[in-house]
Amino acid sequence: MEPAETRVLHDLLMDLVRVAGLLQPDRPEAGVPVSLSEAYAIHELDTSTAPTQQDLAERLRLDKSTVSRLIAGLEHKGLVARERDPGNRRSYRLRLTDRGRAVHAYLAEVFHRRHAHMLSAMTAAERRCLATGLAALLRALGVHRPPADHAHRDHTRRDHAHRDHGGDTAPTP
Amino acid sequence: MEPAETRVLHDLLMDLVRVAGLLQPDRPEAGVPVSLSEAYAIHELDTSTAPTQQDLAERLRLDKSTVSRLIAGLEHKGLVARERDPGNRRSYRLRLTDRGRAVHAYLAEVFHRRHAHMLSAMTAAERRCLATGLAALLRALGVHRPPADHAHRDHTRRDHAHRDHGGDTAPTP
DNA sequence: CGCGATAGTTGCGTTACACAACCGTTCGGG
DNA sequence: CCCGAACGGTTGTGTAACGCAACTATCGCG
Repeated sequence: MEPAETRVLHDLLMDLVRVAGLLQPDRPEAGVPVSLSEAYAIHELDTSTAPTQQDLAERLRLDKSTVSRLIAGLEHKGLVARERDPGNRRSYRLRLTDRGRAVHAYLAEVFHRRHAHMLSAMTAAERRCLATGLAALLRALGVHRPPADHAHRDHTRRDHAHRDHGGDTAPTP
Repeated sequence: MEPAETRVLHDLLMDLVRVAGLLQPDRPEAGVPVSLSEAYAIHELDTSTAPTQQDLAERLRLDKSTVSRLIAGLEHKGLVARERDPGNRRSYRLRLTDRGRAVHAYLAEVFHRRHAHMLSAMTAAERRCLATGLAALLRALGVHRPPADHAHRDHTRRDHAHRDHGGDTAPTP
């Protein structure tokens, strides 16, 4: 891999990270009482079957304490139901309530509309390219989620938190 | 544009935003006394000529107060020099000090290394695709010079978020 | 049974912001 | 020429979203 190429990707990714916020609805959605990170939790809950908080923490790459508070909030708002796992009374099985699912559907629509508007400014070929490239990128990042198809899921393969940490020898600049 | 396609992109972008953090070094770089947002400011400063804080705020999409504190910190650390614009004593002209540039170079290397590691898990075709797709995406997001006035400044065509590649539409995935 | 690993909770600190109120500068009329 | 609006920056204050560490309850193994 020539350095020039990674250079280009590097700069693109820098930009991308910086503007990632533009892909999201700016503020907590008007009228919908969830914050952005809550929205991600909801999305995750609606695409997996009764995960524990620990599971969720891994998927969202958050600390368990953060997830604890997050879920507590969502439960308080009546969007998530927590029930103790009968086979393991330490953990909860999490699932969305009907209201939670409704909120997710609404949020998905909002996101979708925003993305659609943006994607319409790209050519079909560019979109195909982006899809391919992003899929590869996510795969390279070790982000594997079951395909976008929302019918049935296997809950097989999902562990491995993967905290990288490269060896940084700090030269004093 | 068929709905199935936007659907796929939508999910990919959702994932992407969620994992955008993985593209960044987790923590303040060991040994380098700058936080992540400071790093972005430095990057911006090194790719533009003596912007004001207001300029910087627009490019980073931050509030001027945030930038004020950010720059104050960087000045305190000796990475940025602020000098009053002689033609307009309200504003500052910002530039990196030598140390600031050194830090930027070091950070660029760290980012680059991290990205390179990840990119090596992709095929060449995928990388080309990603580059094309991301460039198109950024363009579609309107990541260019902010709608601000280019009226009275030189603005010597710095590239940054604009490396367009002309009309290169889609290498095949 | 006791010990170590797990799941979750809570206290506490930090980062990264935004918003609003403020001060000095500049500029365009009357 | 002066005055007020607009601009650039600063500071006070508040908040969301985290992580880490310490703690409790539970589980499972030898």
